[in-house]
Amino acid sequence: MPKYWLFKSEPQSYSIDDLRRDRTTPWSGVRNYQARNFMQSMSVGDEGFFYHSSCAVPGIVGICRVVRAAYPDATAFDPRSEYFDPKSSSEKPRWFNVDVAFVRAFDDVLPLTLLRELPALAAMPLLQRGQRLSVQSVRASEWRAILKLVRP
DNA sequence: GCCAACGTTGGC
DNA sequence: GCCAACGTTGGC
Repeated sequence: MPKYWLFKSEPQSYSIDDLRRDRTTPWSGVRNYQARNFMQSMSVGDEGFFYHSSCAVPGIVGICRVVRAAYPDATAFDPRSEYFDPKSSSEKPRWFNVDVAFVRAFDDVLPLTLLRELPALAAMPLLQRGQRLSVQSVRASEWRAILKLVRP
């Protein structure tokens, strides 16, 4: 059974169009233990929503797929990276990332305001007050409910 | 730009 | 191990 996820990104930093261009990308730079743990529990073939945050219309903009299971996040080892973490070493890595591939971009963003209106999504962490986790899990029922909103 | 909510840090 | 201070997130 594939699992479902949600990946947040600020489009000014990395957007769904960037992923379409790159085809795949390491989901690196995550420095939160819960988000890391989610990535470590992902399997190749899992799918995720791509969410744009901190922008004019925050919302779900497309779908990506996990194409490589979690492995040590190289940006943590690089002193020149903004994600450098001196406490992470290649001998004992602290941070991990998966690789994701572009699947599709929706014609229109599914705005957060719309998602809030759907009772089927009421339990989503994304919609909870103060929630800021950048990688979240999505229930199969929520996945289906959201896909119903998308033009085929 | 504001600010509530949250996670992390570090002194004790 | 507690908890205040701090920095960050992210919608509005």
